[in-house]
Amino acid sequence: MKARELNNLGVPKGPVMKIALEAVKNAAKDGNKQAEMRERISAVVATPDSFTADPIWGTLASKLAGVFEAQARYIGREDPAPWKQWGDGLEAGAVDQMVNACKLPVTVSGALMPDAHQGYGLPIGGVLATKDCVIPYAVGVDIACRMKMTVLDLPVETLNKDQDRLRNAIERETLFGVGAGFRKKREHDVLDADWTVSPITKLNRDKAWKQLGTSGSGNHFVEFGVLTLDHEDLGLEAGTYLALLSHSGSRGTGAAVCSHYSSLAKEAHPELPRELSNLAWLDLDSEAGMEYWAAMNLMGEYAAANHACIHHAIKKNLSVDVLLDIENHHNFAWKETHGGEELIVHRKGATPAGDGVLGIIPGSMGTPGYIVRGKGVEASLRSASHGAGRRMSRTAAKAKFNWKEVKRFLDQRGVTLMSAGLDEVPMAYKDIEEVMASQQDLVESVARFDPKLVKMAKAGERPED
DNA sequence: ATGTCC
Repeated sequence: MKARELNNLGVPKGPVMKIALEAVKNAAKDGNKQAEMRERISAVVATPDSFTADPIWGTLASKLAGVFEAQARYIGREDPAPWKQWGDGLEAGAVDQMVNACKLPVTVSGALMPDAHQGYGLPIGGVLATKDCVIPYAVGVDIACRMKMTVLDLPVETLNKDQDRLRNAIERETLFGVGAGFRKKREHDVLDADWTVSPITKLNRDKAWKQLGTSGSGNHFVEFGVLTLDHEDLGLEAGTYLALLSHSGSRGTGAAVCSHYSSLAKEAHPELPRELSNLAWLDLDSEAGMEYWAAMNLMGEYAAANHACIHHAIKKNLSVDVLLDIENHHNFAWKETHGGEELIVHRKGATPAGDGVLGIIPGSMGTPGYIVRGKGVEASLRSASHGAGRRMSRTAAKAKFNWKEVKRFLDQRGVTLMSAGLDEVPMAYKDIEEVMASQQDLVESVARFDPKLVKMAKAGERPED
């Protein structure tokens, strides 16, 4: 019997499901037939209290009784927390998730960015301010997923005249794919940090080391392109520059941190109705909350180190100097003061846009991205989008597009694609210009970046070893 | 976005 079937019989998803599956296994061992089990589970769900002494169903019954009692005691808040959205025609699922997030008793306010789409718990592009607690799924699976751009002291013409040199640097200095790790590990000071702050980071330190400097999969990329400044800024004269841009996060270790603490958060909040369960939080003064906060911050340093390793290795490979470095997280939570109150601000796929704060908003492999300067708008909790946002699901994109038309699109724009999946093609993304236009009150554009040589994970790419 | 377990 599977979780889905148990759920249909009334067993709630979450920590109880594991216990239910265990009970089913024991019942089967004891010779119970499927039909008997189904009947018995329905009975346990209906009146758990009368089964707490049962040798097979007792543990499940007690746990269910506790969960149902907690759910019965739960009273939703009367007025949802205020929130505002940027951009029109946002995905209904994303808006629903934002509405739900503002029903949490711990939410103070929220904002939805113009690249929003549906995620686990909080939508991607969701910003949520809470009081004294952190929501693992409002930070996201890829904790501290971030952008880094390095402007290189290398002629823009290198992109055409010596493309193989650039291609070789990307090929040699980072790895793509789920589970990808270096045989010959990279070195970085982040390895000297305290990895014992959480059992998860302690357990995964070696994997994190192997994956240091790798890029992963999904929408992650490493690319060279042309940075164009219309005006003197960032310490650079107006003109065009060769720049390296990377997008990736905390790899397997960050995902493990998210998964572990999200489970603990769900256990701590069995009262939450189903549509809010992925938004379960940890109090910052609880042991789990303190551990998560420390682990999240370590993942912040680790993700920054990943980008640092990639950029350092590529720069060294090319033997060039760096003119400028810009970077920012977009999946993270910060302690910030808003309206005179210290809040925990979660930005899940949203760029920090405090007054004068620099950030990077990429478009797609074939469309421009922008270096932006935040305007510190409070209504957005000083945030902006983290990209163009998907126009359609990955499945839909794979069914709709083919490489021939993508190649034509990229050729027209002078983009060379080293590798990627069809689900990441530019046509699967919203128009970045429209997205930027809908958030011009949040950020000003400082410079434009046009990708020219792009590497992403191949479809279904697996690690070599 | 990640990588594993009934």
